[in-house]
Amino acid sequence: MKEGATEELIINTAKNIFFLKGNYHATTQDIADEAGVNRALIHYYFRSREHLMEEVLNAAITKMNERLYLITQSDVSFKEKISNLIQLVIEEMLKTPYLENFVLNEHNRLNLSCITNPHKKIIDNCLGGFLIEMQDEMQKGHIVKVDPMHFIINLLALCAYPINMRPIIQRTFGLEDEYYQQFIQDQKKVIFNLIFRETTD
Amino acid sequence: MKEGATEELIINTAKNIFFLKGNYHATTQDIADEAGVNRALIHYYFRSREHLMEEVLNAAITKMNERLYLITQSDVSFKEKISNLIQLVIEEMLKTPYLENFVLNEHNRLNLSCITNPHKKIIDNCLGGFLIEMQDEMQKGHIVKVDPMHFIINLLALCAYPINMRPIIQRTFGLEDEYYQQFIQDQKKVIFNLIFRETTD
Amino acid sequence: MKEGATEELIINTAKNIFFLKGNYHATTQDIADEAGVNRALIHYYFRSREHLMEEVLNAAITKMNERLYLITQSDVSFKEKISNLIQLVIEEMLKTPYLENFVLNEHNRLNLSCITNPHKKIIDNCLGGFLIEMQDEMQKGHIVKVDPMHFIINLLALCAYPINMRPIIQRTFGLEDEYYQQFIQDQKKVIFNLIFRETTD
Amino acid sequence: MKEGATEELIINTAKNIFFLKGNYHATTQDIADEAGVNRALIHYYFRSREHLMEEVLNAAITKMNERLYLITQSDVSFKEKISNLIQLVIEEMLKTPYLENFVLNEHNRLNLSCITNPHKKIIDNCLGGFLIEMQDEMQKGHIVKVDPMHFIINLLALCAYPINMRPIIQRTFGLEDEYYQQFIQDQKKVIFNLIFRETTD
DNA sequence: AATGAATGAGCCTTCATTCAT
DNA sequence: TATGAATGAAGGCTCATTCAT
Repeated sequence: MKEGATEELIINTAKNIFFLKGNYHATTQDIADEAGVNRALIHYYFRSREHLMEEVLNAAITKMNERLYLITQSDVSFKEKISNLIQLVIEEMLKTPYLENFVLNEHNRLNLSCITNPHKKIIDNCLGGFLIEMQDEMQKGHIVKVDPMHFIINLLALCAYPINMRPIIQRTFGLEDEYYQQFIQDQKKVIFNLIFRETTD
Repeated sequence: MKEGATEELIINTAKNIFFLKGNYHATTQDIADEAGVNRALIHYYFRSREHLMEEVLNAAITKMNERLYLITQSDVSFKEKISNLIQLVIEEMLKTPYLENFVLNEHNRLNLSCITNPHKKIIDNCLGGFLIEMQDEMQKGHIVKVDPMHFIINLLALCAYPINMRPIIQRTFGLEDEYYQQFIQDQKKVIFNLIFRETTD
Repeated sequence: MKEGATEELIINTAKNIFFLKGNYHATTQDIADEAGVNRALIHYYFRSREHLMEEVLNAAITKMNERLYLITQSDVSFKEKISNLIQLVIEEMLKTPYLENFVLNEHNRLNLSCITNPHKKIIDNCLGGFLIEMQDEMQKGHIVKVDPMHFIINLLALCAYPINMRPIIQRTFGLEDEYYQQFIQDQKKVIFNLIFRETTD
Repeated sequence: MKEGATEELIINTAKNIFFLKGNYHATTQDIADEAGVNRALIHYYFRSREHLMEEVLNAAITKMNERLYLITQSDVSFKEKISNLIQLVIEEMLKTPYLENFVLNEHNRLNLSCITNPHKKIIDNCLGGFLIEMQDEMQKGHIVKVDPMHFIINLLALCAYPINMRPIIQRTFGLEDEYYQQFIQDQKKVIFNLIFRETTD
């Protein structure tokens, strides 16, 4: 195989299993089978299941942080930033609906120290400017006056929760797939309106 | 031991491990050790690990549904109901911070059909009256006009997400425990204000 | 319960399970269930499963030996003795078709030394007179001249084998239950004729 | 190791334990130890203990059936066939003295349906011609007139019973190993004579 | 780079047995 | 005498991991 192609194949297969299918209990055999390679190859490239998991986990964390980064650093108006963020976060999460939960589970399972966190600095950097923008918007009365941290976390909550908890929510309220897909699309506008107080009446 | 005390002890220990500590990978030995009993006793009372898990899971689902039920059926004003719901959900979740996620994981792992759901009817019943109240409030302009399902799910999202994702959020934004505890307490008012548009300026 | 009644009940149940049903893998729970008593009672009366098994085994061995004893010691003609022996052995074995095999299995499994064998003397005693009778019959040409040990063992073989191996034989040759029951009844006369050369032509 | 050698080693070891030693309670560890391999390897090749047992059992059944097949299909006189059958069955059984009993036990333990029986057809085929030969011999007065099924089963009984029940017989009658070995050898001629009425006087 | 074979550790489960009542 | 509760030992099985090729 091409240089690195197999390694790539394995990790992508793993991501698929964990982020898209949510099969958190996948064994090395499961991953190897789905990748169409020999089980021992996983150890050849990644030394151990744990190492592979770490790489997958870090990729997941990076992905989560990138979303925030890309949005906040973009050169558009605040409203547009928020709008983009909602759009991007929701669409990305729909592509990997089990990603956030996977990160949470692994984060909880692992000794936290083993997670490399080069991301924190990035977050800190990009957050700074964003907080200033936010306070500005509050001053102008465009958004509800609130602690910026609440603002950001609640924004994420409104985007992420319906996707993370989708199986539970659908089951609890008896909602069909088709309905729920539309629900999530509608949610984009609902979030925006809730934040910017643009009522439709 | 007292009648049924040991069985109770085991299942409470299990709930503690899964809901409070979030140790989803606990073995029967882990549970037995923490309960201070012999491992075989778990099988004596619950036949298999899976049976125990089912009981724990059903207890969790019941707990989640009860929250909604208790609130919506109470005989107080709508505003008060929402206020109580926020208060109750957050406080309850703080007591068992890994419960929702546990349910999600199990729900995903299991063949969904094996989960008894006698709760759906309850939900449906209590939801009916609540939806009417909600529409009434929207008419009066007390809350943002929105599809009631969005209203409820977003309400839950704002309560639950910061607690479910707490480890990730704290780590991502570099927040200390003390700060975050206060954050969650503040969140109660933030949610209320966001919903009822009561700005503090 | 009456003195000794429960103990009797347990051992009879065990015999039933091992001799009649051939469930050699029966657990103490199986035996207790079938006897309708608590499992711990088995240990109360028999100390251990092994002790119970020993008692059952010795009862089985006794039963096997008694057959020979009763016949050979009876005060009838040789021909009649043989006829009675065939009749008795086959009928007794039909009542407990798994007994001989049970003895064989246990004999093989156990350290042989633990089997009390007060029976040997009995056998030796009763065999003596029988051997003399046998030689007498051979002299007279009533039966095929043959080493007496061959005569006895072959006699038993012809009676026991079709019952011991019944499941295998029926399956191998595709024989129905009804047919085989008749087969065993017919076998009585076949054995007799084979030994006493009384052909039917 | 050579292609398939280890798998062969394991199953041969198992056969040895079950057919030759009669250790029906052998654990996977026992088998692995005797084969000099790791216990997990048994599951690697046979998936479960039950699967291994099935293969062993089927091998045993095949072996039993082959004996009959080889003899009855051979192109020699009827007398020779019987002589060969006695010789072959006894010598084969001496090599694996616990085989028949193992089959019986497993047959009894298992749900019979799970035993593949492709042998039945073979038996039926080879039996047909043999039955005709037998009736011919009876007409000629060479053998006792009797239902052919009795003839065959009794023939097997006389060969197999002394070997199957050997431990019990030796113990019951107090026979030494050396004596019994000779007894079995003598039995070959005794059987032949009994069937063909060739008395030695 | 890739793979089949082999292994050790650990987990679930069963079962005979003991104990307290 | 009888029983429910509790335990230790052992067995089957899975899985990540290593090794030889």
